[in-house]
Amino acid sequence: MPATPTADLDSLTPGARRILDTASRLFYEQGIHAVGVDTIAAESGVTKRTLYDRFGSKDGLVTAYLRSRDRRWRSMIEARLGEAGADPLPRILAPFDVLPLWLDECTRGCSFINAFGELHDGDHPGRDVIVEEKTWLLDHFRTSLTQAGIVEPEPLAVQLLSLHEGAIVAYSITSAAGAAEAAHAAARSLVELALTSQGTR
Amino acid sequence: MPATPTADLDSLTPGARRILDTASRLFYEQGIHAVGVDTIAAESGVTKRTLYDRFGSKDGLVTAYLRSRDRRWRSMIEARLGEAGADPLPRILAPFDVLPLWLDECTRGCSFINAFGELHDGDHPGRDVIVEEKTWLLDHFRTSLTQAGIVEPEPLAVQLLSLHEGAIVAYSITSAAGAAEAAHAAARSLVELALTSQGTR
DNA sequence: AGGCAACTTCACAGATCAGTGTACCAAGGA
DNA sequence: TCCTTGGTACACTGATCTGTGAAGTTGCCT
Repeated sequence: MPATPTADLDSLTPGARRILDTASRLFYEQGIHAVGVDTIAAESGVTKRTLYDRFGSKDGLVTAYLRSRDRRWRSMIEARLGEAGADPLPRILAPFDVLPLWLDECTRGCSFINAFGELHDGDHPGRDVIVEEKTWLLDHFRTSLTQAGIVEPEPLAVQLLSLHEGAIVAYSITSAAGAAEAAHAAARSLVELALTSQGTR
Repeated sequence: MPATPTADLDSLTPGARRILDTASRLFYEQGIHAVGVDTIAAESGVTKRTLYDRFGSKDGLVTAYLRSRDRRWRSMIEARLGEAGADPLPRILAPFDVLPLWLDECTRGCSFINAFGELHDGDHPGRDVIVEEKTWLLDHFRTSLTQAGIVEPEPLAVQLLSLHEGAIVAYSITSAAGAAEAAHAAARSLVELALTSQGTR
């Protein structure tokens, strides 16, 4: 039994691994409140007792679900960032490069946005994970824009964040074809516009 | 008793009105699955029997909630469209003019996006309302862009939709200041860019 | 006077919810 | 050999969930 009931994602027992995988799938497909712990345990081939021994509570499992999802997404971005090197523009646009891949498995919307709508409780630990994820992305835009020489990055960073999040929403609800590519192109235009208009001032 | 159990928003009895108002508030604040019909009835000062007599089921009430929200939002846009006249640019940007007002009451995100994440059931009538709302907005951008002389409006329409939806998400999760204004400015830039680059081609 | 619409009261059904207690078992390391 | 870890089996609690049935009340319209 782990010392803390909040599971460490790096050292999951085989049962815990299966529970988290099953829960991730069901939470994403059906919503967090719509899925019961009995269902998760049954579909994981595990008893409810094991679930509670590993994750402490349903809220603990929800938080682990969000943390693992966050980690996977960030590792995708960081891999792209590694390829991008020191060039500022590719660094700024890295999240938009990853977006088509991410959207492939996000046909039911962004797991974070969906969860945020369900977790009304202001002090639910899962909310922090979500806010942190979006804040991290906003920080990434702000930092990389500054590195590119944009002196007032704030409004542009917010615009890029909006484009990024909106593309996921637009794609999942209206099935708009090429939403990721369109968002990528718009992001590039806005950044280039900011660079040139700043240079010619 | 209305002939159809799916309520007509224009002819609600006093009790039904109170039920819908209470349900709208609770659904939005806490999430659809997190609120029970007992709570809604109690807080409306009405019995559960009345709720079921007026709306048929919880799903019926959810659908009425989404339809009334959709109607109010659309009327805001159409009012702005009336002020805009025949000028193409203000017509395109009308949704972004309304956005700051809409965001004032959307501190917990977009009710449609939130509901879409909770309504996993593919044939839930509420899903149609949500898809229709976003599709309507996409259509508005496409149509008004065409009227402005943009020959290939599709990618730009998707970009504007993404900006619009993303601004709501960014504002509600990261509390990004001026998200609506930033999205408005970005939308204007993208449209103007499309108009000039097309003109000089 | 009659009828209908809106609504109340209240008990009840059947399912599902998160979470717990107790006892047991198998494998691996000290 | 003993202890720990990871798990099983299963019954159970108490709350909450959506939804129904039957009978009664109030007030307006004709």
